[in-house]
Amino acid sequence: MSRDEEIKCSIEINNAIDFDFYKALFDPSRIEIIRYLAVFGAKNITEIAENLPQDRSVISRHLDLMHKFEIVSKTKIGRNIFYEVNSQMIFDKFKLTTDQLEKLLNSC
Amino acid sequence: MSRDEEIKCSIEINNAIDFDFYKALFDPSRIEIIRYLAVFGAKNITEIAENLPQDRSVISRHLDLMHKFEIVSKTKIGRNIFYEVNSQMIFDKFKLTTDQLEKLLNSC
DNA sequence: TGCATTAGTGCGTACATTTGCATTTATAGA
DNA sequence: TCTATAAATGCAAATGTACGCACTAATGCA
Repeated sequence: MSRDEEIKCSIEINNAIDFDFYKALFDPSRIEIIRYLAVFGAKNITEIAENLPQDRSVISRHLDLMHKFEIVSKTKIGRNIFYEVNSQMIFDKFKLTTDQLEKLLNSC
Repeated sequence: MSRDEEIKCSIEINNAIDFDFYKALFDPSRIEIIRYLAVFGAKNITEIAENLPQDRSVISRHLDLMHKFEIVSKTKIGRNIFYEVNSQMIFDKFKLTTDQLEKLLNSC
């Protein structure tokens, strides 16, 4: 493998894996929130916090981070903000990564 | 969704995502090691450490953890232990997760 | 308008993980 | 067997992140 090819592969590996997204996803507390929302549907922060061990403020910050990565979506109804898991987006991300890894297996 | 279905979905989400594996994979230092090995092939700890910022002992521990999850494989030649990325295994894991997520999208 | 309810932020503490130094262990090769 | 080299481990410091309390901000509803 030439120096150019090495650099190319290195960049492609980085592109294939959206590191920040997956790092945000694979956190114990955040996965618990995702699991709760996946099972029970759209919920506001207060209700989520009542059913998980963390403080409301902590849940708020986790949701904020996940919203930045579009892992969850927000919908405001009345004075509540309902958070919902963006399941399709998570699946699409895994699908994309899988497809790109498959290409890398052949080219790098 | 009934209580039974809720529990079922919750368990299935846990099964679909091999959390410990992905948590081991998505660490900044470990990803750098993986990227190095993916580009340059099988290398021993000393050579990896010469090309990355961390101390040899730190690289050793990261490799040990990744080896537990079969992210890397070990081959002893002479007095060297060559570590290599198990690319196929990583791809297979993503493929499996993607397939399981697709099923979950329909059933949960 | 004013108040009650919900969400978000500032900040210090706690905790888990990474890190590197020093040392030990293992062993291939002279 | 002895020695030099490579890898692994004990341990304490540094780092990053999560955490909860207290407080502020925002705003829907009476």
